[in-house]
Parts: sequence; C-alpha cells; structure tokens
Amino acid sequence: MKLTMNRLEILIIDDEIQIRKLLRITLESNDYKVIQAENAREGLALAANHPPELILLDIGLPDKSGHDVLKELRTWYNKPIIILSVQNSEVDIIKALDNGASDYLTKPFRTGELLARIRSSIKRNKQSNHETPLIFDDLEIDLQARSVKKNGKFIKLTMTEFKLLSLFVKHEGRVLTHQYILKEIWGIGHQTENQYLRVFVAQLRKKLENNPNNPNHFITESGIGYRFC
Amino acid sequence: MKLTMNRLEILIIDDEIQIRKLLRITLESNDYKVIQAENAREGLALAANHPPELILLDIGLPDKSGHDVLKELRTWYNKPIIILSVQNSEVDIIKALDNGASDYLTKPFRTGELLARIRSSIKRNKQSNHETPLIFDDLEIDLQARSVKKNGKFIKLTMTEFKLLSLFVKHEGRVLTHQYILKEIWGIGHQTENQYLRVFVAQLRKKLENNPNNPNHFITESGIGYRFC
DNA sequence: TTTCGTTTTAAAATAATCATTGAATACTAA
DNA sequence: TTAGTATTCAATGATTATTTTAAAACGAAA
Repeated sequence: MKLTMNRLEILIIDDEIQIRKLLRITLESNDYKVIQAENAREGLALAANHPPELILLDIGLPDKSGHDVLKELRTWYNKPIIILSVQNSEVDIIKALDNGASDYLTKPFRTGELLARIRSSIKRNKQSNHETPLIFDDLEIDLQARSVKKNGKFIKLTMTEFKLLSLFVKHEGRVLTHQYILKEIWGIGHQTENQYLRVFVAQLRKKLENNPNNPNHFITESGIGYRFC
Repeated sequence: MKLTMNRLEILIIDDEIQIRKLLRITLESNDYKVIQAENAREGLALAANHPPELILLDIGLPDKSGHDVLKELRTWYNKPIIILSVQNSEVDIIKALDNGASDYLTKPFRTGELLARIRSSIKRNKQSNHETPLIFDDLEIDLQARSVKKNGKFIKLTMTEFKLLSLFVKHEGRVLTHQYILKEIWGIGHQTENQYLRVFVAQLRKKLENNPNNPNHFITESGIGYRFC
C-alpha cells in the first residue's frame, strides 16, 4: 500500500478494449499505476484533470484523430507521449514525431520493448525537466501540475486561459505576435481575430496581475503582439 | 538562408561503408554536418575531441560491441545517441534503451523516419538553448526575441522604431542613406520623406541613448544619412 | 556675421490599435 | 433537461503610434 504512493501514473488512450487490458496488466505488473480512456474527449479530460507521468496514445480513435489529440496535449503537457498505432506508414510516424511524440510503436508491439521505451522516455524527461515550478515575482506557475498561484493562492484558469499562459511562459521575455499566438491557440484560420486574444489577455490580467490596468507581466506591444515577463 | 556555421553536427559510427555513404548523403542534404568513424575506437576518439549534437551508433562494430560503446559514451556524453542495428531482437533493444540510447532503429530503416527521429531527439534534448543577443556597450539587442535592453532594463519600441533599429543593427558601422532607409522601412514611394526618418531617429535616441543630444550609437552623417555603432 | 541647407525638437492632427463591456452562443456537468 | 461556465462576437471609448506641421538650432561657406 505504501508503494502505491510512489507508482508512476500512465494514461492509456485507446479504443480497443483488448489492448487496454493487455496494457493495464503489463504496466501494473511493472509497478505503474494505470488510468484509461477509450476516446479522445475522455482522454483529454483525464489528462487535464490529473496529469499523468506518461501517456500512451492510440492514433486511431473513434471521435478524433490521435494526431490532433497529440497536438492539443502538447500545447500544455510536456511529459512523454508515446504513440501506439497499427499504422506503420512513414508519413504517420514522421507526422507524430514532428508534432512532439516521444516515440512511435506499431502494433502489435513487444511488451518488453514497450516497457523499455517507457523507461527510457521517462528517464530522459526527468533529465530535462528540473525546472518546475516557475516563479515570476508573485506568480508561481507549474505547467506539469497545471497549477497557478498568485501570492500563494491558487488561481483557477480555464482551458484557453491556461493554454495562453503556457505559451507565454514557454517564451518568457520574447514578443509573440498576434498571428503566432492565434495560430498556436485557436489554430490555423483564426489569425485575424485579434479580438479573441484581447479578451483573453484581459482575463489573464484580471486574474493574475496585481493591477490589471497597469500590467507587470503581460505587456502589450502595440501593433505587434504581447510579451510575458 | 541557412548558414554553414549553424549546421548541427552528427557523428556516424558504423563499419559498413555503404551505410555511411547513404547516411552522409541523406543527412547532408538535410543540412546537417556529418563526421564519420568506422570502428568503436575511432568513434569514441572523435566524439571526445569534438562532441557532436547527436550520434548514430551501429551495434555491430568490428572492434567492440556497440552496447559497450554506448555505455562508455554515456559516462560523459548527454546528447542523443540513436542506435542503428540489423538486430531486431527484443533483448538488444531493451538493453540499448536501458543503457541510455535515445532511440533504436533496425536496418534497413526508412530515411524519412530516421530524419524525424533525429529531429525529435534533438528537440527534446535541447533545453539550454540560449541564443545570445547582440551587445553594443549599454545596449542589448535580441532581434529574434524582439527585445531591447538598455543597462539591463527592457525598453519598449514601437513597430517602426524596431524595424529601424533592426536595419541599423544589421548594417552596423555602415552609413545608410536616407533613401535606402526610407525604402526599406516605408517602402518604395516614400523616398523623399526625410522628415519621417528624422522623427524616428530622434525617438530611438530618446529611448536608447544615454545622452540624446550627443548621440553615441546613432550618428548622423549630414546630407547622407545615418550610421549605427 | 549672415545665409542657406540641413537637422533637431516639439507639438498638432490623424490613423491605427487596444481594453473593456455585455450580450449571444456554445459547451459541460449534474 | 437545466444551471452554470466558457467562448465568441460586436460596440464603445481609450490609448498609442504615425504623420504632418512648424519653429528653433546647427554648421559650413560666403
């Protein structure tokens, strides 16, 4: 029971029940804690509510392409995501890796290899992530835990607000153009809707600035975009 | 425009000359710089003398097992090492990954996939990627981040001010004629409106010079144009 | 010194962009 | 379904940037 506390949590997003079962048995017998989702919506919600140490993501989900799920996760989640797929096409593999997948395994996979790749991914992620939480004066931001504190008090952010904040934090000190931000948060095709951005920046300021009228962290660069410091 | 200086270096350790050739052509045509070794001893020496951004390591080397090379490298080298091998046995894969390989590909591999895995590994490894800003005495200018500091403090520049500063910085030390600057910033057809230029140079001086009346960086070349030092 | 072309400085008018608000719509969880 | 929340959208005034105008200062040459 004591051991349960230390178990690393892995989220499985896959619609095939047999695969989920196999994975769960394999992982649990190797001391991981397993949570599961059988479609994209459920998977994204689970990941957001309780971010796991690693995600195993199937590409062929019923409600949404795994590629899209991957992209969406990567707007804020930076722990390993390993893709599992029956697809062995090069295009798919390249797409997934370029979208931020940590690894790509084709089904059927060998469980020993999967476990080794899981270990490897987690280890490498540990090495490169010794920087949480981030602190900016009165703000304390933990992207992995998806939590934000202002003067020690938790602040509730909506999905979009958090994505936006993540983007800012990841590019601290740099000016991000409206175009870029809109593309990253709202996707291609919304690059002219500066108004959305203004509304959400206003909301972040209201929640996170001590004096929203005279912002300290969310600096507007008129005619260009915004910068976070 | 890709500069040779920026090319990432990849070390290939493989005894098969055909593979080396194929890899070299593939990698070089994708803007990597390639160095090669045909056995373990040579590979270790090369890696030590001139640490590359990534290592492609064959498991079946003539003088030493690739597994041992991997272990040895990992005692000090913490950039990505991707294993290439004709061996597709699970034991080998697990061993390599547990010894710190970033990835494992079996020969024959698909070049597109290899390139994607290289990109992915390098991206994940990059955590401390500080791009150095340009420094001119008390000014610190980062064109990429679009940020300017004077004596360590952020200075806000408008669009036009920044464009003008960029132009100056890109041609540091050279005299730029009014005509040229006007064409670059305001476009063709505004080449007679010297007044715009005067106003904006004045603004840059006010914001960036310690003593705007006696400018240090923005030098006027009367009758010709301006020069930035 | 005076003159002339140029540059600096200041301040206005104009144009563009931004913040704020609230209502309409979409979404989510009970 | 309904209540509650999140997002989109449009209208408004406020702010900021750019252009334009004008006057003062400068420096070289007569």
